[in-house]
Amino acid sequence: MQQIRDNMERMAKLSDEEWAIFSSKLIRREFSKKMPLLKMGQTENYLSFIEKGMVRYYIPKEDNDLTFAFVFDGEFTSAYDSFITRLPANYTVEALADTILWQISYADLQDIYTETKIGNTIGRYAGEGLFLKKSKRELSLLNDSAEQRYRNLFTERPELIEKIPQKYLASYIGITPQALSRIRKRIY
Amino acid sequence: MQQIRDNMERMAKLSDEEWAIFSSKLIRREFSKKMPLLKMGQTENYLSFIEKGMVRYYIPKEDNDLTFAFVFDGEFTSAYDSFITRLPANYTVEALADTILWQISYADLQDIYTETKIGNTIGRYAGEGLFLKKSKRELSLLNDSAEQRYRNLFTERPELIEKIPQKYLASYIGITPQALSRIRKRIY
DNA sequence: CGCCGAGTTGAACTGAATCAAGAAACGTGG
DNA sequence: CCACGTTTCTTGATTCAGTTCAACTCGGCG
Repeated sequence: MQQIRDNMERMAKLSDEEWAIFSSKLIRREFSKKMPLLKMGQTENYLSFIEKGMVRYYIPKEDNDLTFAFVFDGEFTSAYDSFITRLPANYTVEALADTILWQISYADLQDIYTETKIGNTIGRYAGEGLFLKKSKRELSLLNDSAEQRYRNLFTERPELIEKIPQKYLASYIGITPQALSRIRKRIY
Repeated sequence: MQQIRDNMERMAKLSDEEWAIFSSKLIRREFSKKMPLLKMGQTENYLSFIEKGMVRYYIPKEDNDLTFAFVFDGEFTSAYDSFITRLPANYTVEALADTILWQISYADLQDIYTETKIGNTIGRYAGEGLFLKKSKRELSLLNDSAEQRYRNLFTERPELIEKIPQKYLASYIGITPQALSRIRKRIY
C-alpha cells in the first residue's frame, strides 16, 4: 500500500492521519485475465489503484471492439466519467492480465471530500492529470497520421508495444489491425 | 459578476465570504475581435470567465490552422494545461468576437487553494468537467465519421454552426473546409 | 495433433486530402 | 454607401491513406 501513498504524494503531501483515513477505506480485490472490472451499462462505484496487472477500456462492437485506453500497475483506474456523473458507463473495463486492485467506493470518497481538505486537493490534481492526458490525445488524433501515432507510442509508452496485442493497439491508434500490420511492415 | 457566481455555484455552493475572497481577485479585461488572449509559446497566467464574446483555441499552421476548441460567454476559458503545468502553451487562444473577461491570476488562485477548502472543491469540479468534455470528444473522434460529428454539432452545440466560420468548424471536426462543404451539400 | 485466434498479405473500394479555379460574402477606405 | 480587394465557400479532378473482404501463415493451447 506504500505504493499508493507514494503515488498520491506525487500530487500532494499527506499527513499520517490523512493517509490513515484514506487507506482505511481501501479494499483489495483480484481479477483474473479477461475478467471485467466494469461492464458497459453498469455505473462505476470505485476508484481503484492497480497494484499489479493492467487494464483495457473498450466499447464492445460486433466484429472489432473499440479500445480507447490502457492503464498499468502503479496508476489509478476507474470509469471515471461514470464515477463522477453516477450514470451508466457506455464502455467496458477489463483485466488484460491477472490484476490486483485497491478500491475506494464512491460513498467513502465523498465522505473524504467533505471531511478533509486534502481529499479535494488530491481530487483536483487527479482531475487535472486526466484532463492533461485527454488533451494530448485529442491533439494527437486531430493532428497526427496513424503512422505518427504509432511512432509516438514507441517513444512515449513503449511498454504498450511490448505487452498489448496489436489488434488492441490498432484500435487505440484509430485504425484496423490490417492497416497497423502494413504500417509496421513499412517502418522496419 | 453575479453570472460568475451562479456558474461556480452549479458546482458547489459558496458562502458570501468565500465569494468575497474569490471575487476580490478578479480583474476585468477586454479583447477586441481577432486579438490573442494567449499566444503560442507563452505560459498561461489566468483562469478567465467570459462575460461576453467567444474564444477559439488553435495551433497555428502554414496554410490552415488546427482549431480544436471554442468557448462561449458564461463559461471559463484558459490554456488550462499550460496554466496547471506552468509550461508554455503549444497553441494560441484568440477572441472570435469582441470579448469581456474576468480573470484570476495563477498566484491568486493558488492562494485560494491553500486558504480555503471550497477553492479545491471548485477546482476539483472544474477539472472533472474538463475531463468529461475531452472524454466525449475522444470517443467521438475515434468512433464517429466526419459527417456524424457534423450532425452532432447540430444537436449538441447549434450555436457553433450559426456563429463560427465553416473553416474553423471543419478543422474542429477534423477535416478540410472542402470536405465539410461537400458534407453540407450532401445533407441538405 | 488439430484447432483457433492473431497476424500478414493481396485486391478492390471509399472517404477525405490536395490542387486548382471560380463565386459569394465581408470589411475597409474613400 | 458604394467599390474594391481579401477572405471564405464551393465545385471539379486527381491522389492517397485506410477500409473491407478474403485467403493464407504462424504459434500456442487443449
